[in-house]
Amino acid sequence: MARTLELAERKPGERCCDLQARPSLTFEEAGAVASDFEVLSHPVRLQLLDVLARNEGRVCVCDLEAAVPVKQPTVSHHLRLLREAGLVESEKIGVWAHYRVNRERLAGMRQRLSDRLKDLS
Amino acid sequence: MARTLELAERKPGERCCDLQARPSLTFEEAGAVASDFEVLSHPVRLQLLDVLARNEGRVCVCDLEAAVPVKQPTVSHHLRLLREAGLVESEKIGVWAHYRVNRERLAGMRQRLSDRLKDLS
DNA sequence: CAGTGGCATCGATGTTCGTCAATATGTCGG
DNA sequence: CCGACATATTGACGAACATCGATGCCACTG
Repeated sequence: MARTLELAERKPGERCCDLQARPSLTFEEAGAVASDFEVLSHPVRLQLLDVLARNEGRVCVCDLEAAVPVKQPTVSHHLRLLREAGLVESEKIGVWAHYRVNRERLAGMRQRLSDRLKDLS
Repeated sequence: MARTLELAERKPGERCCDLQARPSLTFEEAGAVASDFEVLSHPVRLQLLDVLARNEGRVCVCDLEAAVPVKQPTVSHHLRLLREAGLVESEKIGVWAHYRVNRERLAGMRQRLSDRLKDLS
């Protein structure tokens, strides 16, 4: 470290290793943002959200299963992740489970992510 | 399938399994969007982008290393992913590598992701 | 109340990801 | 050209993730 400071002093135009650049995001804050992105970072989950978004209110799992290239347990798995992220909700009606997007939550996430990306660009 | 159609006929208000809900995104298109989200879904990468965004033009790797809680090879690894995604660029100056964000690319990605999320909500 | 069908959960498996020590590469000063 | 340093790359390893068959659970039907 003392050595690298010497180097910096020798080249005053450069500012290597004397910048003390600190992120404005803590690792924990960054982790929270990252997990927002994470839930959206799988093709099947995006397709599920897509189908739910264009079919207001009531889509059962068998319809969702037909819309994506994975089997039913995998669909259930991804729906659980979306549910835990608050992006979708489900209601049991008789034999069926009807899923719908939570547009409010989704809009909130969009706002948050857009703000974050704006900070970066 | 024939069976489930019978069920649907018995309960005409319900529309289970006769919806033929097709996603507007193919799996491949969804994969492309997903990989945009993916590169942003790690706390270290977000912290690196953060530091780069607030230090116009010239941040060397040792500064970046100081800003995140992982070792140098891991920093290099994440920088490579960011580079491959087009979000940052690097220039070798003497011993040092100076990194900077590509604000144009970043803005493009922001636009794309925001549009996608708008479609969903 | 036995059978069926829709959905969730479990358990096993293969794959991808994150991390770091070790090492390679290239640059500079002496 | 030798030693020190900044960064990249490699290789190994554990952790996390995606997938699916098997199974469980519940609602409904006959």
